[in-house]
Amino acid sequence: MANEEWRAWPRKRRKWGEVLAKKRVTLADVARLAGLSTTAASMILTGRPDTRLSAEAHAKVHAAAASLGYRPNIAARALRTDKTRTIAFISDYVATTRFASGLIRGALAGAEQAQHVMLVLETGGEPAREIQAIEAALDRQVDGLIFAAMRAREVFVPDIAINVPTVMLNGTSPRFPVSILPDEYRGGRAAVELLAGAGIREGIVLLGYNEKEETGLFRSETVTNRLAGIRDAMAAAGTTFVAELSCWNWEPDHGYDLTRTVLKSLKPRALLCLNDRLAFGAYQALDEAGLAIPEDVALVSFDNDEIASYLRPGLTTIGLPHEEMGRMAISLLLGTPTPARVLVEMPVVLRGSLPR
Amino acid sequence: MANEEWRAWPRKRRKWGEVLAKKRVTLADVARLAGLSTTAASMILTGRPDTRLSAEAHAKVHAAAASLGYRPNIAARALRTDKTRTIAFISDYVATTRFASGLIRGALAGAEQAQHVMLVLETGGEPAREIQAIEAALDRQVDGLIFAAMRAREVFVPDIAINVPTVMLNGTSPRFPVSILPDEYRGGRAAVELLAGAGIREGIVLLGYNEKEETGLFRSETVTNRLAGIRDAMAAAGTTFVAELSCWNWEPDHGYDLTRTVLKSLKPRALLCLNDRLAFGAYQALDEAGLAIPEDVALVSFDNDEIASYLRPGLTTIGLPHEEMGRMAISLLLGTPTPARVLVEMPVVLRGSLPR
DNA sequence: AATCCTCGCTAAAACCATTTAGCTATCGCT
DNA sequence: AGCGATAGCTAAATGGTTTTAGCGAGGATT
Repeated sequence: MANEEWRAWPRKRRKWGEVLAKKRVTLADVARLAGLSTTAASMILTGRPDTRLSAEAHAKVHAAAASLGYRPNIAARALRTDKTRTIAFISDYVATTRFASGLIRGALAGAEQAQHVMLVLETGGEPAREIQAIEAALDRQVDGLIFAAMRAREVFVPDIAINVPTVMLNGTSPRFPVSILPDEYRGGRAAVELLAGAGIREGIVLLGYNEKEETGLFRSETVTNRLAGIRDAMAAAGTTFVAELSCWNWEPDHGYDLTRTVLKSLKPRALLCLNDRLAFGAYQALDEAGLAIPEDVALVSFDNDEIASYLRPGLTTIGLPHEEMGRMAISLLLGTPTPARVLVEMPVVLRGSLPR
Repeated sequence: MANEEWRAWPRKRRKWGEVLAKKRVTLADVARLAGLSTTAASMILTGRPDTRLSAEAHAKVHAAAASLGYRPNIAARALRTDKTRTIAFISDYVATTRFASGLIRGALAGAEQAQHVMLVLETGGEPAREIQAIEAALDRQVDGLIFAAMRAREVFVPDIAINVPTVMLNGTSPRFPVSILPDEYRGGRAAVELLAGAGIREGIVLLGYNEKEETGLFRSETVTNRLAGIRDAMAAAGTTFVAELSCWNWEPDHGYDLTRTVLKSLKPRALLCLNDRLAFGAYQALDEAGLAIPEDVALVSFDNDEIASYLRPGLTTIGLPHEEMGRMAISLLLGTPTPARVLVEMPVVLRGSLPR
């Protein structure tokens, strides 16, 4: 008795008095009401060109569909067409949301605009879960796959047959040529140019990275590019950093510690922080030291994290264009596949931490 | 060449010499290889009890399925069974992510555990998009619907026939009895009890609400409950607020302004902030005034926002149990529907803003 | 008058899995 | 030998849509 679950779906209409669960209206219902075949109804509703059905037939079918509130059953349609108007967004972490959310949001918006729907799957970066996620998506006949990484890096994609268009979002994979990344190099340049534009060319401290210490450490490709942009722009401005401090983890605590260290030995004119959280820590240390932002010390940073707008004065930062990237992932998936690496410009967000 | 993976799924077998893009393996293939009928294969693979197929048949089918890497086509299965192992998460904003992310994350985790998959849809709270989202989900035969609101409140659910189990997450609707909310009343009590436990019973300022000003203003039900808990606990502790300040929007700027206003006229012993962002602004104002946290002024707040852990000292706060709520939404959907309102306990997160 | 074309439409197959109904061979029993 | 029961399996229907192949009627062409 317990395996009632095994029974077929109640085939017959429920008893009176129970909640009325009306049956789905099908194409056959529409056709019947219109007095035509399902073939005709299908062709008309899918807007097939070059069919020879009369204008009258069109009118009848549309009227019937509207009056019954017909909606095609996508699963059934998928069976024939292999198209589900569904795409899968597989990411390592939705968790670390500060990063993820923009990507998802952009992709969601793009999907909605293209009349698609998005399956979201999280893998925690664990290969076993990655495999399950891919299979779950493929089982559902998705029209495309987006592999999103929360920190831009090379992503390991398990070696499963994937037969649908695939885009790497905020990451790369040797297996899939299409990837979307922030234009870190130009972003890096922009940060330095911002300082130069404010007349600051001396006394700049780099917070978050130190060539000597970091050699050999793994850093994502994007950080490498960001630094390349920074260094090239510094060279172009004819200046160098007065100090470079690195830390393992770019969290506020470290920004605080590093800044205190800096202040012991010198009096910087500006801090170039590799992310907003480091900058946040720096704010606290500068406050404690009685230094005014931006009069005594200016700050420029990266990410355009939420906290950047909470700080006072607001933090000038080179934003990660996550939303735009997410949107682009969809349009690349759905549009003509251009096997190329797309670099999305990082917006410059001006706030009070830089003198004008 | 390189983008062979990109090609559309070929309808017909490709010409000789082209890369062999194997067709999906179907149940019929498995049955054929096992030398049995599809009926037998289906019964065996779905683990149907009480069938009389031989152990040998079981072995053969499983072997065949494994060797072909068979995966059932869920769309086809859904056609018969009406079950897709997919549930839809429809929210007003994923955007304001600080709120949303926990809910999604929890739901995602719950779904994965239950071997389901989640469709995420965003409506921006716009009725037209809500209707589209619901229809898109229903078209795909989802097994359940979750309506999530980013700020707990009554949610307007458009009047469309919905024939699948539905749960309101962080919101309520007269139409759907099952809803999951934070236990704001107990959370409110907890905040006051925290202060009392630290020996603070006088000089407490309430930041974010003022009965006089706020009368008539719309505030969500949960805030009402939170305040009821706060006031009951204050009464139980035999004390009252020394001041109550309200603001329209609970953003850092307002916390800053309100706190400065307070400091002009009195010297509070503690600030009870209605959310972490207000508290964040308060920190800045207290810093400026040279007051030490928690020695001069203690703080307790709500939400356990990300910034709460960045502040120094860390902010003691009553957290929103979003992740747990999301997880619960799934288990309510998939388990026996208990038409009841579920209140999830708000965790007390102790940090340095309260003296010990 | 026979043939061909076009128009307007439909029957039926196909997609893939599940489920119902039922078939055949064997065994046990009288 | 005859009957019924059972074990072990399968044919066919089903779900909802798209798509292929083609039908019948009427008009034009030869």
